[in-house]
Formats: sequence, C-alpha cells, structure tokens
Amino acid sequence: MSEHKLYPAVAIIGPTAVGKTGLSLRIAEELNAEIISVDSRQVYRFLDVGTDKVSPETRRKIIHHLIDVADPDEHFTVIDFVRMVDDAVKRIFSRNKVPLFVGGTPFYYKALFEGIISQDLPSDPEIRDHFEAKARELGRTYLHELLEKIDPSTAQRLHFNDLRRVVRALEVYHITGKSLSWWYSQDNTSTPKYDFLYLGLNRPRVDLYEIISRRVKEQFASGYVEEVEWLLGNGFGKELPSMQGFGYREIVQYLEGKMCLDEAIEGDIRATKAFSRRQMTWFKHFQPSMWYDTSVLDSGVLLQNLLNASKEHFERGQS
RNA sequence: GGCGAGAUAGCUCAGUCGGUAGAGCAGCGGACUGAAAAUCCGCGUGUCCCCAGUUCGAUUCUGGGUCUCGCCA
Repeated sequence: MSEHKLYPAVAIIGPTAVGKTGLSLRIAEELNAEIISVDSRQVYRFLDVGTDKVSPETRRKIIHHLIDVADPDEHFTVIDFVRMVDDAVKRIFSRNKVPLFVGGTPFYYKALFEGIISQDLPSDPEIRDHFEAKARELGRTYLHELLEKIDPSTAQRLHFNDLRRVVRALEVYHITGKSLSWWYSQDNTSTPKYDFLYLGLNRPRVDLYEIISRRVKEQFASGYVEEVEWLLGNGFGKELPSMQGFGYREIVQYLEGKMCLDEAIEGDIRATKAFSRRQMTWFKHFQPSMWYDTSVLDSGVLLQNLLNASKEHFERGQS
C-alpha cells in the first residue's frame, strides 16, 4: 500500500465565547489561510445573529467555508459536512493556501479528523418518524425492548430514554437488515485524510459564563427576535432541526406567548452555559498541543504563540 | 402602630400526624458512529431564623424575639 499524503490542517478548538473567531481572523490573515467553519449552526443560511456569524464584509476579506451552505429546512448531517470540507480543502491547497479550522462542534471534528463515522449507513426520515410515533404511543421502554431483540449489545449500550440513538439503531436495522453493532464490527470508517493540529483555547468558567451572558444579551439587542420572526414567517417551522438550537427555541416560545422576554434571555444564557460544558467534555479528550488561557495571556503574545505553532505545523507538512 | 402570612439547599418551594429532610431550577461530572446548539445518564448535610419551654427526643408543638411580605391604620 502506498503511503498517501495527508493534508496538513490546524484547528482552533475551545468552548463557545472563548474568543476563537477573533483570533482566527488574525491568524488566517498572517498565514494566508482560508477558514473552515466547524459549526453545525452556521451552515444554515439566515441563522446569523444567533450563531454569531462573521460579517459578509469580513468574509470577503478572509474566505470562509461551510457557512451558509444549507437552507434551514434542509436535512444537513455530519456526512454532508465532511464531504463539503474535503472538497473545500482541495480547492484551498490548489490555490496554495492552507486551511484553518475554527468552530465549536466537537462531533464534526471527530468525524472529520478521526474518521469515526461508519460509511454507507443509510437513513430514512420516514422510518424515524415511524419509530418516534411508536415511542409516543407505547413508551420508550417498548422501543428499547424492540432493539434488545435485534441488537442486544447496542441495546445494552444505550439508555432506554436516549430516543435519538435507539431510533437510529432501529432505523439502520430496518433499512439494511443488519444490526448497528454488525455494521460497526465491519470497521468501515473512513481513512484519515488530515495531519491535524489542535490548538486549545480556554478560560476559567466563571469568566466564560460572564462573557456568554453578555453576548446573549447583545444578540437580543441586535435583532435576534426579529431574525426568528422572519424565519417563522418564511416557512421555516419551529420543528426543524435548525430551529432547535438554544436561543431559537426560547424565542419561539416567547413569540408564542409562553414566556416573557427576560425568561427567553435567561433560558438562552443557561442553555449556552450548559453547552459550553458539554463541548469541554469532548475537547478534553482531543489533546491539543496546548491549552491557552485567553484570560491571562496578553492577546499579542497569544496570537504570536498560535501563529508560531501553526506555522511550524504547516512547514512540517510541506517538507 | 394593629391584624394576617411566612422564614427549610445558591434560587423557588414541598415535607416531617415529634425520631435531624427532598423536588424543580442553578451548579458539577459523564456518554456520544448520518438530527450533535441535538439526545441522554449520574451527583443533594443544609446552624430546617434565634432563644427558652414541653418531651427520652423539637426543624416539626408552645411561648418570646428578630426579620420579610401583604392588608388595615
């Protein structure tokens, strides 16, 4: 087997609101890099305020990929993400530039760099709906017992309340006739294409929470509610996956008169904090070359550190 | 000033027919194979406001005090 060439890539990871975006713009500028957004919400058009997208002006100066690549009513998945990234990376290198990955969706990094996703597993929304209806009718334990019969080892792994995964396992079995655990045992995950380097940004919790709280309030002051109103008014219903994110779902409740504005804001802040914790339980295992504390490092020094680490990585990849 | 209600976890509150207490939220930890900002799991000792009385035993009953909130002056 011939040794295939890996694309060098640098990724800036860290919880929401640590300051990834700001630093990434400056690094991209210095390195002549193009940015690849690793963010499961920024892929959607029209979700702008709530996802903290960089402005179109900035994007004209520094090219960003994987932003605004799907409509809010499309069924965008990790697989779409990986495929589009692979494509973008080829074009970036053909222009003699390098890719800088930035974003806070750990699952996407995992799929992209560590090839954890089994290929060729189908999905079918109708079958999902069918099982979800069953769960509503007969209870979640019923579905879990169903899974137990066809795929005991997966059933054992999954809690009966974890509807998403139980349904997924049943879905795969019903389409392919083979259980999920059988598929996983085939080891058909994709081979790695990237020689990646993670650079970690973090800061103390309390500090992070304060920034999150401030940022959510800014979003509400910058047309967040109007954005959601517009989406709903243009046929993008609240049941869409793109509309299930924190903030969006609270604003929907607010617009339906189920909570007041302050409750929506507080709910958004709470959910964003919880999300930042969930992000960290993944990122902890990512083993970045280093965790940089953005609250203690002088921003110039921090930038210089990140630049040096990135340059070194790309130079090594080119030799 | 009078009358009434209350004081229990960081917050909102439940409860103990007297045997030192538990929910939700917050907080913390974890899982994660085609929805991932999704989905899911686990973690609860706190002068039960203070003092005295009754009692084998009081956070619970009684009396007094302090504070808070209502209503009336």
